[in-house]
Amino acid sequence: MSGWQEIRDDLRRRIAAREWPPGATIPGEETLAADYAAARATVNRALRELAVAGLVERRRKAGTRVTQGAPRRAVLSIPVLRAEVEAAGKAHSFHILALREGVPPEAVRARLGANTPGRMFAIDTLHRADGAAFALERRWLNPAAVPGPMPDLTRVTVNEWLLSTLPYAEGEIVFSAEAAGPEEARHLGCATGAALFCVERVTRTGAVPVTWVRLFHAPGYRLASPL
Amino acid sequence: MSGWQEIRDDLRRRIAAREWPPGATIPGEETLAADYAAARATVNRALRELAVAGLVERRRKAGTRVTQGAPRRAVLSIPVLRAEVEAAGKAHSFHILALREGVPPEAVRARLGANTPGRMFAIDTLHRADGAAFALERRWLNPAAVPGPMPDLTRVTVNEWLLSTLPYAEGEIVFSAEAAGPEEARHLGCATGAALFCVERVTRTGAVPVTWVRLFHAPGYRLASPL
DNA sequence: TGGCCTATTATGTATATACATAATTGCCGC
DNA sequence: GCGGCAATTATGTATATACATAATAGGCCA
Repeated sequence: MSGWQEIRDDLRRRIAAREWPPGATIPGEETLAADYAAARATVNRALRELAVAGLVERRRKAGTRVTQGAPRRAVLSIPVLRAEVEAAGKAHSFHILALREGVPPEAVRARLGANTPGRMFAIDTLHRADGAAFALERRWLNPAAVPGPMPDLTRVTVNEWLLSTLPYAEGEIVFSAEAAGPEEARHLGCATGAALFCVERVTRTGAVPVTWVRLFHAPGYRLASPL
Repeated sequence: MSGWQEIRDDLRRRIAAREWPPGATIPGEETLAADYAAARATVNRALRELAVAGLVERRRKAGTRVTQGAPRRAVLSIPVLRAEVEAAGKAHSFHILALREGVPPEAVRARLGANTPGRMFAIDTLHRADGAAFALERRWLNPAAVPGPMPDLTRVTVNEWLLSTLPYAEGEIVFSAEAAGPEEARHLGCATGAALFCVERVTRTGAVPVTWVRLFHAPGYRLASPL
């Protein structure tokens, strides 16, 4: 047993077997390396993976301990809309419903943080898959955060433009279920109050807010991920 | 510039700057290591991270190439219900609504795959946060997949029991928005048709299906994650 | 031309070593 | 006992080297 995957799996097994109960500190890398007759770097790799998976927590000097009420982590693929639609074998098209400048509502300002400018662009876009409404995108964009001129937004989605010009934005993503309002219902072709899967993203580059966007997916949408 | 994070960031920047357009093969590890005056292992680490983030795809001999329609990946924490409720400073309690043996519906059988047994346990549980309905859990469980006797289910949730006995099941997780049916509405104290955030999990150990579970969260629930 | 085999090559992993860094522990002076 | 400084220690990272593995590319032979 020497590969880091084997070591990782064995450590998983031993943790599961309560050899080290939740909260307990497991042996140090040197010790484990000796036990498994492997190099410390190999054990390190195994432990690092377990830490990423949320099974253990590691702190310098304090050592590695089994997580208590382990929140499991899953790596979710957040597809780019166009790619997602095309992956389903359908044709992606989109249509700008509205583009205006204005003052973002307080809820949006709060989510974007302190440096939110007074005026931003509001852009509403309807995305279609083979002509059928797929998702309604409602976005507020900070023009000061984007260098260069705005491209032809009838050809490139705002998201794709941002990804290509500011690819390292940090931020947060929030998933929720929302009842369709009159606008959502009209554009997505569903009843008012229908359950819509909603993805909200907030992005910043450093302290500069870039964009706040909410995607309402048409009823029936599912976001799946291996666990 | 020698740390793997700096190298990773610089590679990200160069990819974003279209130095290597999507689909293009980027230089090999040896070359990059020379460029950055770093060891190959360091560059390897940087590239590995970019691959995990979905920005590049790597194949032996073929090299590393920039992903085409890059679906972004985010690591989501899927909290254990009890931990999630307690993290919000509330008291978690739960109540078994029903526990019976029966034949799972075809939809569930299909999701669990070929080896689904004819009869499984159906367990419905209501989770509360400070007494308020928090989530309704509807589960089908394969008793043959779990070693040992069933514990006292009034003290331990099924999920926690499974996590402790079979902690390394594989599976899939699906997020969606669902309209509350009469049962969901009754237990969660919302109107029929209300938009509920729904998490469905299917787990297997190898080819043996373990459990199918669907969690309907009370209205207003949000699942957030750093991006 | 077409199919198979092999050489080449880029990534994947393992190892020993060294130094960096964070955090705890414990000592010291007060 | 308490505050703060310093020693200790476990993890984090970097490096050179070596070998493993997968997959392409090219050559050989029918």
